[in-house]
Amino acid sequence: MTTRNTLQKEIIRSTLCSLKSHPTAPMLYELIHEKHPTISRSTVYRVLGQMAEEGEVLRLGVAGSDNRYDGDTADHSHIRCYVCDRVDDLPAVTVSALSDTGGYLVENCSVVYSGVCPDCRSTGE
Amino acid sequence: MTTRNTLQKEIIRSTLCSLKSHPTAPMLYELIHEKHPTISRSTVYRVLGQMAEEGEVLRLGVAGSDNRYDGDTADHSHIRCYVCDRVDDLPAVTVSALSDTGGYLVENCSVVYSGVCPDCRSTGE
DNA sequence: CTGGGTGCAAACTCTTTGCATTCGG
DNA sequence: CCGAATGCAAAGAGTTTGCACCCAG
Repeated sequence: MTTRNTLQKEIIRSTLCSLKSHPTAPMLYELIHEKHPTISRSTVYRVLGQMAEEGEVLRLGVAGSDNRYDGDTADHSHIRCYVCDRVDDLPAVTVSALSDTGGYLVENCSVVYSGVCPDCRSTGE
Repeated sequence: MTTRNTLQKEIIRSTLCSLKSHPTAPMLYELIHEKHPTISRSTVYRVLGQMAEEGEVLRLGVAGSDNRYDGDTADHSHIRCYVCDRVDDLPAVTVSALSDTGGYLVENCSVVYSGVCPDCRSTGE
């Protein structure tokens, strides 16, 4: 199966990469839909899934929140605010090698911190 | 507000803790519902949320999957199979301290590996 | 041309909520 | 008793899918 380059894919890709944040699929859909009302929800989901599959974007797994996408595939960590649910980038941290992988073929490692963001701290956590 | 000890809570707690796996809420509901058909879905969700809040169980955030719960609150990491979506335990790993927390008050850190589990490897990954 | 991609709407799954009822302390 | 907790059903999110039409290669 050969994949095609469509205008929709390009719009979704560039919208995600231009963001510094880590939107959920619905957030991204809203953003895209404002500028390009013709792009449908299903296309956004389909393209995101496709790009995540191909490693072009990251699908973040963050406790207590929905799937978020990150256009930056470089190695870095994430931190999520308990209060406002925001997700920010953190520099990559080093993780000690596993002594026992339980028979798994390890391909990836993600580190997610949780805490209270600067904004919520000042608003009296 | 004083919390009460109800039979339902006890059943949910013990069911989760007796499992070696890391079920999603629907999975756990199914298990519980088989043995105790009178326990409702909302109670399972409410009790899980409550226990997670109180730190009695862990709510795992794993990329590409729904919320999973872990009855073991000891410090350890997790690994998820890309293929069958299974989540297993791994020994705790050490993570280097953050040089820059971006102003966050860091309270927690979770490490999730991804890969292919033994079963799926033998079934021709 | 051809079949991969899209848009739309309907379907599904997971989760939360309102409300009357129950029962733990 | 009193009000936290439950069960039920209905509502809300987020996500997937079937299908006819469209357009990139």
